[in-house]
Amino acid sequence: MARIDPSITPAAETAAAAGDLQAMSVDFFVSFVQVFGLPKSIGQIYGLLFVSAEPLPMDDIVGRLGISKGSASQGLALLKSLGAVTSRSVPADRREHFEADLNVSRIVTHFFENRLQPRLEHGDRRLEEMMELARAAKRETKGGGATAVLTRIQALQKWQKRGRNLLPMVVRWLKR
Amino acid sequence: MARIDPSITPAAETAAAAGDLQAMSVDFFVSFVQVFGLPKSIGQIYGLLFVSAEPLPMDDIVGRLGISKGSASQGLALLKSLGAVTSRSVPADRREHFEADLNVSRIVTHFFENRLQPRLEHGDRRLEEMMELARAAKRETKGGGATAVLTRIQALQKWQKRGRNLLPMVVRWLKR
DNA sequence: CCGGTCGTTCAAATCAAAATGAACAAACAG
DNA sequence: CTGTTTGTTCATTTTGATTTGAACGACCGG
Repeated sequence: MARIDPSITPAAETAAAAGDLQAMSVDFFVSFVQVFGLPKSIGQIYGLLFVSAEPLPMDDIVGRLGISKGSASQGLALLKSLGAVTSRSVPADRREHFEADLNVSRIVTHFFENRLQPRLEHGDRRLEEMMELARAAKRETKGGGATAVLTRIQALQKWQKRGRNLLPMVVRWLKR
Repeated sequence: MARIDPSITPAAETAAAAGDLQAMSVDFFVSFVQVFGLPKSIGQIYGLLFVSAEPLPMDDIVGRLGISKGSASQGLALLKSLGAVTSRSVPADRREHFEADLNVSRIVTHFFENRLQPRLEHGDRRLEEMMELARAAKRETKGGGATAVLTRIQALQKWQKRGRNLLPMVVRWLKR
């Protein structure tokens, strides 16, 4: 059952076909996670686990991908927190073994809820404040461009609202 | 009509209120564009133009934001290409003057069509290739995990398709 | 034409994010 | 207990992206 020798750094493997598949998967997921601004290592690890027939321990991951123990540890921690990877225990082996969970929506939802939502909310508050200042400016100055700015901010608020409505729809659609 | 002295670097301005509004706008748009992975300067420039009563020439932008001529030039070029900023000519002035266009959908659509779509398409091709290799692997090896991997790739393809269906829907929804 | 302003380009400097790896803690085996 | 293996943390290094600024070309007014 011994896996490929992890000391051989990159991907010098048994069957060329298997190696290619792994490389492609890694590649695919690296570019996938990068869309969401996640570090490359996340994609590498997930890509490797995705095509692996059985769960892998951390040193296999380190060995096969040629990344550091630190990266692997941190990457796996994030992936677990996303629910994208689960650890499974293997009979006569003390080490934690990892397995890819195929739930794309978890990753995407995490992105929405952690990157987008907070920004949208923070944006809301700032828009309110801007509105306030703009109104004050309008009162104080005579004609000026103050009114024009006010109108713009209002338009922005409408967009903001649109965005906030759209997001949950998208999330819901992805979940089923 | 003379604007604020551009030599005074950051934002030491006439009315504190006006200054705050500008700062808030810059801030707002900086964090907005960063969601889409665009450089900060883009957000700064757009934020400034957004609250400016009249179109501004490049040196005003450089002066008020305290950024370099190079950044301003490049940033404005991108913003123009996005259709987020338009240049307008001002009577007795040779310089190009810039004005913010309030079309959020342009920016977002650009992001979708330029960052997401290409990746999705590239992803499609890679998934096809992976599928091919996995099928080959299945034929060659006896039982193995080859079948399991094949199933996973198929599931991924389904997700990929979902994504490709969702995007145009979102874009359409944003456009009106 | 000619001097000067305006704007772009690009190599080099700067900055922020990610990866590394050594030191450390926890879990276990004997 | 004690020595070993496994996994985490975090200061340092690396890497990639953005910003800078100087050099350049285009354009205009006189």
